[in-house]
Amino acid sequence: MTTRISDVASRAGVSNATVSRVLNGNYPVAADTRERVLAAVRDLGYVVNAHARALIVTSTGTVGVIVHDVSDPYFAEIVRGVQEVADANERLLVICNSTRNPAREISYIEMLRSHRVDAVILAGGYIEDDDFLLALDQQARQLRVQGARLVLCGHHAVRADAVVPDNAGGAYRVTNELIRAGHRRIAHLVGPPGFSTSLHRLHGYHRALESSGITPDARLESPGDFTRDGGYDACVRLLASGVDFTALFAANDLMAVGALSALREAGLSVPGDVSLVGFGDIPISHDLTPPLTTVRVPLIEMGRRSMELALSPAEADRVLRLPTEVVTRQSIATLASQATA
Amino acid sequence: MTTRISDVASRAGVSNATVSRVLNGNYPVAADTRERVLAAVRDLGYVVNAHARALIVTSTGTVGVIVHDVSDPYFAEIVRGVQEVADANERLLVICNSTRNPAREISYIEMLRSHRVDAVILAGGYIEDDDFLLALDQQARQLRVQGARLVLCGHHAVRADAVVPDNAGGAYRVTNELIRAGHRRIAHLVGPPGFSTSLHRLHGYHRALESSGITPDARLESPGDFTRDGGYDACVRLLASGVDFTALFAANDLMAVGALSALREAGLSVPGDVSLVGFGDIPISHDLTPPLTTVRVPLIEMGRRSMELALSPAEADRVLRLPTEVVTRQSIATLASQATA
DNA sequence: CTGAAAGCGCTAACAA
DNA sequence: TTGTTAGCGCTTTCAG
Repeated sequence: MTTRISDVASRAGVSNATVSRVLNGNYPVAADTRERVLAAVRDLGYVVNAHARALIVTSTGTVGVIVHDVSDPYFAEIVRGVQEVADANERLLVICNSTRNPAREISYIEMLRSHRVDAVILAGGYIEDDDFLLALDQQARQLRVQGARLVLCGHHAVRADAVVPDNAGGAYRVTNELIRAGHRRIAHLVGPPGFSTSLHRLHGYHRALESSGITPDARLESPGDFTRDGGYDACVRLLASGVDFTALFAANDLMAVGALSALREAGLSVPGDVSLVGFGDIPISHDLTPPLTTVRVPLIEMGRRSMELALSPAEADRVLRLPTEVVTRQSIATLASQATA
Repeated sequence: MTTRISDVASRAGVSNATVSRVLNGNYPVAADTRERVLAAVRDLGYVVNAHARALIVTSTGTVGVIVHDVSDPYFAEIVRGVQEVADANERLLVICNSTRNPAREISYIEMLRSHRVDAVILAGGYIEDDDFLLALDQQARQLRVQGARLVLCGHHAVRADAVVPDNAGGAYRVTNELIRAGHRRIAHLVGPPGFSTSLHRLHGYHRALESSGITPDARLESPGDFTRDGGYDACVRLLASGVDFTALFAANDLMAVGALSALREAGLSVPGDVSLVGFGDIPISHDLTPPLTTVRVPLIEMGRRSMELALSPAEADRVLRLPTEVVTRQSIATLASQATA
């Protein structure tokens, strides 16, 4: 059915080996022979069977990246960085969506192992679950046995190369920003339970509160799921609970978007009545009204670095810690000005 | 280096064939034999070599989707729909970013052919370039020869299955919406030149204008590139040109976001001074201030349908035309109210 | 129910 | 410079 190398060979009047040599360009071939082969390839529209090739050659030139959700701008940006470097190095990228399902994450790694990818990049925070961590560790080991690299982009639950943003530090600083503006009743839209990202940001928030002598109040913490609608719901629940707060820190920008909408619907203005901050600095955050003060995570950079680690020869497990920084825009007001608002 | 089927076989004390049969579950195997094999597989962390398998089996279970840019919400949504159906059918999805580069689009198809994917989904409008169209047609033919399906998601430049949104109709209706609100000086942020999507939307805009007796004015048309910053720039240029307009139709939502920002910076309020509409209805459009009136394109649905076509047995080339509809939000004001604003 | 053996399409020695 | 040949790891007849 499909054109094989032998079809090309016979049309060009040469052996399979010669065709292979022309195509791979790693052996000398006479100029006119090369021309005939190339012509036959063109005429036939031949492309090698990557599978037959992969059976012999060590590298498949394919890298897999597993993200929670490509349509989440946070991951879309990371993927863009990964793609950039993959393209520059002529690697094929396989993108998998785990939808934050640990089991699916593991089975994707198996699938990718089965396809003999050169590396797997696992993006997103890890799940604090022993079974998952054990399974992940086993996969990591197997990947190593196969000679493939594993890069953790966003966490490092197991021994492997990793690129991690400073989640706790960013949360600490942005919360402090709110405190400096005079806020003491600062609510937090927490990320999905069990995720390292949620936990680290929550810790940073707690630490900032405590270092200013404010006791964290569980009633101010409303759990979301990192989606826009999850943020909306979490904010609605917070509002309905009746607790008082003058500022709100959403564990990611998408939830901040949802919160903004919920706040508005409740007749509260931002930052007139409530100050709002997010985390991530996804592209839309500065196009919101008001532009969102948030914590910049170097998403594209994280993607690039991850791919670079994935392509670099295996070394000892390296972890690259990337700094985060508060991006001040217009969604914070000082408590004094809010009070008069 | 890697664990092979023979390693499993010898550990379980059976032949390769038996291991294969257990793993594929398509032949009867004694219960206790199966158990021993499965145990060996677990102990060894074995996964089949997908390449060796692909050499024999006809289907690889892999589908490739080529988009212009995954980090563009328009494509991210399409991909989400594609993923959904792929997952439900246990297909591995390979996502490629063409960055709107025709040559890269072709070379991605070749790469995917080489990997013997079961289908290729090409998303996004096509480029009106004869060389490209010819090359694409050849690839389509080769794909067919290989027994793979080609699905065009968003255009149908060559003979193949296609899922196409009604771009011209949507542009026509949303422009009419503006006309109905009393606008006659309606500017248009055009998409990148040579793209069918840009052209079709431009045509719809022209048609609406003409059917109301308004002569299209080239000075009101500013070309962009479908990105947020491109929309910003195009709007800045329009403003700088000094032409008068009371409404602005951006060929996609991302450009509308950029335009909104440019308009604000110029001291113009939306819709107080200028009415603004977009195209696509990407998730953020209703979180903008004001919420954007736009044309809803059933993105996720398009993705789903494309994958369904990709998985369905080859039939005659089918084209699914999906309707688009105007989603009225708050970015349009009647000319009368704008005038008083 | 299980094993032996052929062969998928290609590349890489090894010869010539 | 080119051809011949032996596998790569797996599935699938064909025997038993």
